[in-house]
Amino acid sequence: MSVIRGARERARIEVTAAIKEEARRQLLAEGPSRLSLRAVARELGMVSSALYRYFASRDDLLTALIIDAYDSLGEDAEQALDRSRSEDPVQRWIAVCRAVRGWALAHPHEYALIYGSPVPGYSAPLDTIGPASRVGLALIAVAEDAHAAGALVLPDETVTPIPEGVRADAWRLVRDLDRNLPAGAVAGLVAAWAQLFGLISFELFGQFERVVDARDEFFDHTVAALAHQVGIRRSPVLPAE
Amino acid sequence: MSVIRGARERARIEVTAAIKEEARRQLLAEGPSRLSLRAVARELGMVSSALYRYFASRDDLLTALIIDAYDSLGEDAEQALDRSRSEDPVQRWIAVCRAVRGWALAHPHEYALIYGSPVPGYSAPLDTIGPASRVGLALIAVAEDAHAAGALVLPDETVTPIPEGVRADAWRLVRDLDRNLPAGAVAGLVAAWAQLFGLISFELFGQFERVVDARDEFFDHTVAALAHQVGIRRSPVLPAE
DNA sequence: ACAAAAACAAGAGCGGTGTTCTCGTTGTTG
DNA sequence: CAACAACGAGAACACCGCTCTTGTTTTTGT
Repeated sequence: MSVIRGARERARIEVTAAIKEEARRQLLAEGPSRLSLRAVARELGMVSSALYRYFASRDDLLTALIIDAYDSLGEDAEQALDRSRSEDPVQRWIAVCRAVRGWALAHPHEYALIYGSPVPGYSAPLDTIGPASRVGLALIAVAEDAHAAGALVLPDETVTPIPEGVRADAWRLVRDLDRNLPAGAVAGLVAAWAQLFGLISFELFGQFERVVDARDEFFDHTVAALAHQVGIRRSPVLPAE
Repeated sequence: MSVIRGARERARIEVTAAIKEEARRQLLAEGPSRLSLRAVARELGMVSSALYRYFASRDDLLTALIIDAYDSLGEDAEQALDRSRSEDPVQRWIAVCRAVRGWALAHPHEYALIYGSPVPGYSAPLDTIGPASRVGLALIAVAEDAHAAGALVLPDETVTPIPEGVRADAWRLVRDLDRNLPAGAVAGLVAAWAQLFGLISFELFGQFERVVDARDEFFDHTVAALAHQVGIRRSPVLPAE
């Protein structure tokens, strides 16, 4: 399949990687808006025009970094999912959320790149939607496993009934993803997904300054509440109750 | 106090406003990263260096826009708060949240400016923290009024007890803001605040593409659930229960 | 094995940017 | 009315993304 044919192809892969690496370094030092193709090239001992053999434009380079970031974050989330296989559903949920937050705190600029305002034009290229969904899928997997274990309760619709359109979206989503999950739980799951990133973004972007000091505790507590809200329980629940 | 003394001062105010207005126009057309001082000056028939009599740098101009945006958003939220004075607490909560989302959908680029990744250096100038808190304060006001009306229930701590540090933050916050609000409700309130913006950001930044179609219904439903989670109820609740 | 083709790096150059400096001009104020 | 501060214009500096041309080097087809 991916047998490396010659020196040229090998070099191309290495140079491409080196460019992305240096770009990430500059991202860390300066932030997305300050990233400069010329500076990357300079640091690599190239001339700026040579870079265009590897990336068609600055936005293309940014897109590559975005995809890598999504994948890196997604991998961490999936690792947390795997490693917590033996724990109870609530703890798995917390583990995945913690992994996401941990990655965000460790790579703040890359986080800003993917969950901040869209820096390039405006359209997220199609290549990004796959990697972008990995965290969401990990969260869904937790709920799915909880459901299989009988530890997922459906939301009480007597207090806030699920609107028709939302139910339709949930249906479609369950069908498209082919997951064994009650549609009634999906709305809460999607909401929790967005809310998780709201929490992390506020922490990272400074909105919690002078508001929340005990960041770790606050996050864990809120995320546990989120799990409860989604319907995930520590242990099986009798369907009659 | 602010009596306009002469033609010069009058002109300064007008030019400053014109610059911000044109900058906002460009923001709407291009997005934060594409905003150019030179283009603003050009459009205003000035030369770029003249702009520096009004704003010390491009980042300073952006900061001014950020403050204006926070104020505009905050005002909409406060108006929703005022106009819903006669309704029940849950509906007030929803009204404020809807106002925030409505403003965001009407001013997507300004929203990205304030709740996307921090574009200037990294530090939000101190001038922004006041205007930035207006939405949060509006949400707190809803909870406070609900509490006064006996329509606020405290979270059930048997399922997820509030950590010590979080409780301390809540205490401090209630004291600093001088609000008549049980500290036990504050953690949920802050979380709901962040989660609200998570929802809106995901919708605006394209994360709900191919996931949520019924955006209005989804938002209303989720936000109602958020109110319930915070402890806000439609009508007074007996403290014994 | 060798010629044709493709990939590559370099350099110059275009039009754009933020920012600084200088220099007349024009309101403001003692 | 003179001294002063605010102002607008212009030139200049050091960047930027990007394109085009020109040689060189590697790959490929015969």
